[in-house]
Amino acid sequence: MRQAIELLYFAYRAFTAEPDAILAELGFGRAHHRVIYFVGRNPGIMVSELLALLRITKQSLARVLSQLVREGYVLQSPGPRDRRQRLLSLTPKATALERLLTERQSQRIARAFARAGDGTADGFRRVLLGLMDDEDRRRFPDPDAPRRAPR
Amino acid sequence: MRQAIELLYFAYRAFTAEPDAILAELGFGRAHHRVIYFVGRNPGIMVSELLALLRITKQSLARVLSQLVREGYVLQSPGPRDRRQRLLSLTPKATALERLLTERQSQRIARAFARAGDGTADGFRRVLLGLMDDEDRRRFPDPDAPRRAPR
DNA sequence: GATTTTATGTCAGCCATATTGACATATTGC
DNA sequence: GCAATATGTCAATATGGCTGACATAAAATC
Repeated sequence: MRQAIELLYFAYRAFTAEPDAILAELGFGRAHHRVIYFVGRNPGIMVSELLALLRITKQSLARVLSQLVREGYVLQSPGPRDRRQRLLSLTPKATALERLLTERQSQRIARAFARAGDGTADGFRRVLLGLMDDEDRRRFPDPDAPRRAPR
Repeated sequence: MRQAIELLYFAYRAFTAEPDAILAELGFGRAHHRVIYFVGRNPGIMVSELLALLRITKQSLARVLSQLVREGYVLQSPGPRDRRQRLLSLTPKATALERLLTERQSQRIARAFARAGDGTADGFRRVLLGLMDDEDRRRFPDPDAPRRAPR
């Protein structure tokens, strides 16, 4: 059990190190990464939804988000039905950055799967899913969901 | 692959949330947790070894460590052979705190294993091991190490 | 024995990211 | 018209990183 605790610590540190280094050269930090990532995954997301996803305050988000908007990474457009909303999306520049960062992290994960051996990816995914809060787990498809019976 | 990235993010956030809350009541943060944890796991560790393990600067460690010493959580004793060293160990108070924090995290991991199902723990461990830096991986026993042949 | 290297500590300042609390503005919905 | 909602902003504070510079004691080496 203690081993699992340490594994998580060292793995997560390695997992974030490379993006952090790339971001630092652009004057960004990990908080910017999260915004770019989640806006990229959820284009047109509302500010309030992003806040709920990240679980930070709007004041914390503001600094990061306004910098991203100012520097041409994130676009804000009024909601079509509710004009109070500022729906967020990435510019091409940000999309490219998001791809780069995700690609690096994906490569690390792919190497980890390869090193860990066949059939380990499922256990990895299922345990991480079990680890997170119930509320967050709902965002993921149930790995035990009954599928259309294959003929 | 993107799913794995998000799983790591949400799982790690949940994994650290409960200790953070307990520590906050004592006026400590996550950095204190790391020191207490690793000193507890490695009693008699040198300051320089702890720095290498945490990969932070001595100035960063100093604030946290001196607070822990001041408040009676960590003991410093001169090295028996090299008196320049300050070998670190936990007081009973800190040992109790470390146990509490580790217990809560262990419980969360145990629940995750139970929810994930039999046979998932091995994949979880092996992938995390593959994810971390080579240097850190050396701290862990090789899961493929040949064992004494069972008769 | 003198000098250099090592282990550790400390002061000062800076940066990133989080917090709480208060208040402002525009828009929507009753 | 008015309350609620979505968002923004100002100010202060805490945490935990960083760099650079300097200090001290002990060990190791010439």
